[in-house]
Amino acid sequence: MSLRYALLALLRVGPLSGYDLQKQFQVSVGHLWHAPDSQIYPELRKMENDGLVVGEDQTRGERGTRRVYHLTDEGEQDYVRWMESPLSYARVREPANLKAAYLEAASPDAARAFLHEHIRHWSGEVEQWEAELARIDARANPMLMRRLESIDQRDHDRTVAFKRFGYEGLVDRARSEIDWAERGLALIDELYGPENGTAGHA
Amino acid sequence: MSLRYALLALLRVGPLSGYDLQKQFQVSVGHLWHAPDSQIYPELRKMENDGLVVGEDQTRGERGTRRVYHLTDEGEQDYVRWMESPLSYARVREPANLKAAYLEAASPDAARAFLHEHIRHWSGEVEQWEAELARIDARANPMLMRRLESIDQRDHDRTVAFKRFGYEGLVDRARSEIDWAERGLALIDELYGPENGTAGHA
DNA sequence: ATATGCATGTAATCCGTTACATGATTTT
DNA sequence: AAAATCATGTAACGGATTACATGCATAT
Repeated sequence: MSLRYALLALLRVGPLSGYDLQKQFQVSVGHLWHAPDSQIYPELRKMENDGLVVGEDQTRGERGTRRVYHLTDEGEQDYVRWMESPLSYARVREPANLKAAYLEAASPDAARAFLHEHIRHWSGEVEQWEAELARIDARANPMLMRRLESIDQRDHDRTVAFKRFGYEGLVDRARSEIDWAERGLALIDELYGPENGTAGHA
Repeated sequence: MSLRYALLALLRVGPLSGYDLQKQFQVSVGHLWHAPDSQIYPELRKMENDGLVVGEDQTRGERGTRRVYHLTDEGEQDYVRWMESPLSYARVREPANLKAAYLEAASPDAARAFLHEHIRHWSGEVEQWEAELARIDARANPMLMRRLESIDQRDHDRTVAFKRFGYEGLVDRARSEIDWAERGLALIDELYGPENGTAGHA
């Protein structure tokens, strides 16, 4: 339901082909809202039907074609309307916490493996997002730079600051997941005694 | 995909009718994994087809019936298998962070309203979860008490500790969302100047 | 010539949401 | 007699996942 607004956020920077959009998506806004290309192409067609974008067919070489999408006024308005209106929050559905709440049903080894994997998973996410924060600070994000070129100098700070802010929230969340899992490992040691020597963990 | 394991977690305590299960679900494991009753009844039927539970039809009054579900050995095994095996993590899809990252497209008022609402939302969740933590500590959670009756005394501490642990993670996450949103409000004041007097916020 | 990357999708399935639908039983 | 709550679903739709499918263009 947010996919369309993630795509509009990119197209507000300038026209992009489906392919380029999809590629840029993966390395930018896809960090905030994941979508595979098999979902992006059909969504662009739907957005065209809804008048939010127009697709322009271009030739490529002899017989190749590609479709470049342009934001329409209606698309811009729809985007701003989304930005101005309240978010609807999804109900909680957290498999990791569900599992954690009944961890007495797992062996101590499996419980430890689960928490180590949780830490590994969220550490990987932190790495991704901090790399993105570094690119923002270094002005090394191509879509952000194109966006900055197209807007008033005085709005640069805000654009950069909010982008930072969005990613910082994800980093905070991931760190909180890691802290929690580490407390869980300590809890397991308390409840079952410390991990015994030979059997290494994942 | 976790719904079935949330239901199995409850049925491990003892047999329950679809209705009772659904009611217990909302006030216990539904805090970790939400599902409406319209999803629970069909899922129970599917689980019966898969041999994880058996349904026993009981009469109620003259013509009324209700269906009581019992966990099977296969159901117990399937549950433990899930608990022992690694979780598959969903890709990130965070509408609030997506919106935050492009907040320069909203008016300062809308941006503030968004963050106030974010705080309100997560504060409500914290309240729910802390109430549940209080019920766990006070041994006032009926499903938990029934579970404790059915297991060995020595496992009580673990069962209670892990349940606490699961909910603590949710509280941590919610607090991190609130902190983040508060930093966002400060950021908006910095970028646009402090909120001006008369116009109250949501 | 071959591999990499450009380019665009379809199909099947599953999970979840929302609204709708129905009727019995117990409590006031 | 009416209201609350017990009791169990169906139907339509939408979004996401996974696997599959196809072919052109360009650089090596």
